[in-house]
Amino acid sequence: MPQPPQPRCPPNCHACGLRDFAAFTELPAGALDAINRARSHTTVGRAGSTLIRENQANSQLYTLYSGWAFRYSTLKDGRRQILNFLLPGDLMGLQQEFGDDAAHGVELLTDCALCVFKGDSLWELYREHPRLGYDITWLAAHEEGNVDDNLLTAGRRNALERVAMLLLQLYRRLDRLGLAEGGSIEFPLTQQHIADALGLSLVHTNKTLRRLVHLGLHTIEDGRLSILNPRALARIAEYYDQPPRLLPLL
Amino acid sequence: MPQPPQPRCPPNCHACGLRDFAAFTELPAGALDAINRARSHTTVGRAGSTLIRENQANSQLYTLYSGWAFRYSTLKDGRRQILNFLLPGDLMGLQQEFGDDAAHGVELLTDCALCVFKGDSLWELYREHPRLGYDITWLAAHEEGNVDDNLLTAGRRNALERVAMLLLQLYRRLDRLGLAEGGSIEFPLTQQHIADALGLSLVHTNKTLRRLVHLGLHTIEDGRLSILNPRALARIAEYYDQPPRLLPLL
DNA sequence: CGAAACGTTGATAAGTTTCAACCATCGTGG
DNA sequence: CCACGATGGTTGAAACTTATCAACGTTTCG
Repeated sequence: MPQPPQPRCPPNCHACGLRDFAAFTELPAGALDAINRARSHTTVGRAGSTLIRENQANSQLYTLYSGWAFRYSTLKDGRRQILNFLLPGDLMGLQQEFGDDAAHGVELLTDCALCVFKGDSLWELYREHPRLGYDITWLAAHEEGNVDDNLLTAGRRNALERVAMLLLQLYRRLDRLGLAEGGSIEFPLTQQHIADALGLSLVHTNKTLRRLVHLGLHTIEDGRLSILNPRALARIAEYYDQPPRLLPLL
Repeated sequence: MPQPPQPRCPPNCHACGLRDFAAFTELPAGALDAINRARSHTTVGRAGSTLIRENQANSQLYTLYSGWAFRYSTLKDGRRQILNFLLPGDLMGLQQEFGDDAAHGVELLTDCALCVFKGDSLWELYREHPRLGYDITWLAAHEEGNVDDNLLTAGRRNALERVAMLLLQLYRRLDRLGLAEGGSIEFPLTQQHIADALGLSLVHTNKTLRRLVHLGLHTIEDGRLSILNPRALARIAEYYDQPPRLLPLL
């Protein structure tokens, strides 16, 4: 699957291409400078590579600038659960930063551009710009909300509802970032990823996807997902639109 | 099921009975005063009552002082997923504070004593004591870690593993708070709660519990859970002890 | 050309849910 | 005081959803 080249993160945050999107909040003067100082460097990662290994503590803190990634954890016999997907603007490595117990891994789904923060810059940022601390808590709470949704999905929705949920969820997140075009988005997931995100087997995921295609609700072709009937998908998943909110961006 | 009377939260944080536990971090001077000022009042809630309604925005921020509660969300037809359990020291209402989308509800499992914070005190706290902001982020990230675990459980563990996981998880959390006595803890959950937390049906939950009892791994009697074979439970759940960490307390 | 990755499909097996009872305990009101 | 309803737990049987197994097709790439 050929990846489109990912735009590289500019060396200075003032030139940040992400911040131009309408989806993100404005920052008070000075805060952007502080972020720029807290940043160690920018880098890129290859699709399929492991950015943060499971149970690895003291990793670095990242902002995903472009591309897709996901958080996951696995059991010893190989069963894997994808916890949530990470899209541009998402913070990665926060739990590792807090030295938390049994932390998840992070793997890149596509080639990605990343902002890397200095190892000890987080506390500095809180101290000098409490507003940024507030924003980071917001991001953490928001991500937890995503995981909450995924837990409801894995625990209480059936296979058809789960798949509908995932497709719609991803479409909406991309759309909010301005990355949807005419009802379709880039879609780098394999069916194995979908299965691992939903707690289903690969085979059953395949059959369920085909069922939705057969119902005319979506298609996945050439690495793009097209949502053909958002209303029907929303009804199946019981997942209705929320008013878009501005996201903090670090 | 008779509830033991819950100790009431003292009117001044300096007399906080929770903070005496070895499980919580020390606070820098001044921070405790700030918390005390940010606190609106203390209150109690009855077992079974709804503290935060689903999709309710702008609720208040609470610290659970004593008792058990849980976060949940439901589908329209009544299917309910318990997202995680809340124990003394846990913060409640943080996501609502950020006006987050489709927020969960919070229901009390036992009579509870609560600290209630003033509506707009959170930002104040961040501004005056960035360290507390840091701690709150820590708590949020830590809670997300719990939800991550629960998602792995619901998505990838079978029924026996799920139940073993839950029993052990709750035992360990209580133990860390100093609330375990001789291998047993207070246990106010019904089998319906367990089922809703694990994404299982009530009947299958019952049969799985009986299976574990029959294996001699645990008992639940008179509202107490006794862990009879922690090693075996850990092996089944593939859930091993993490070094205990000090928790921030707000 | 062959291997590897990903998707598709049918048949069978297993795990889980649903349905339908029944029991025990407990609090309450007649 | 006892009858009663409500709540929570237990159990067997049948139905259904999902997993597993096995095979095959397509595309890509070295």
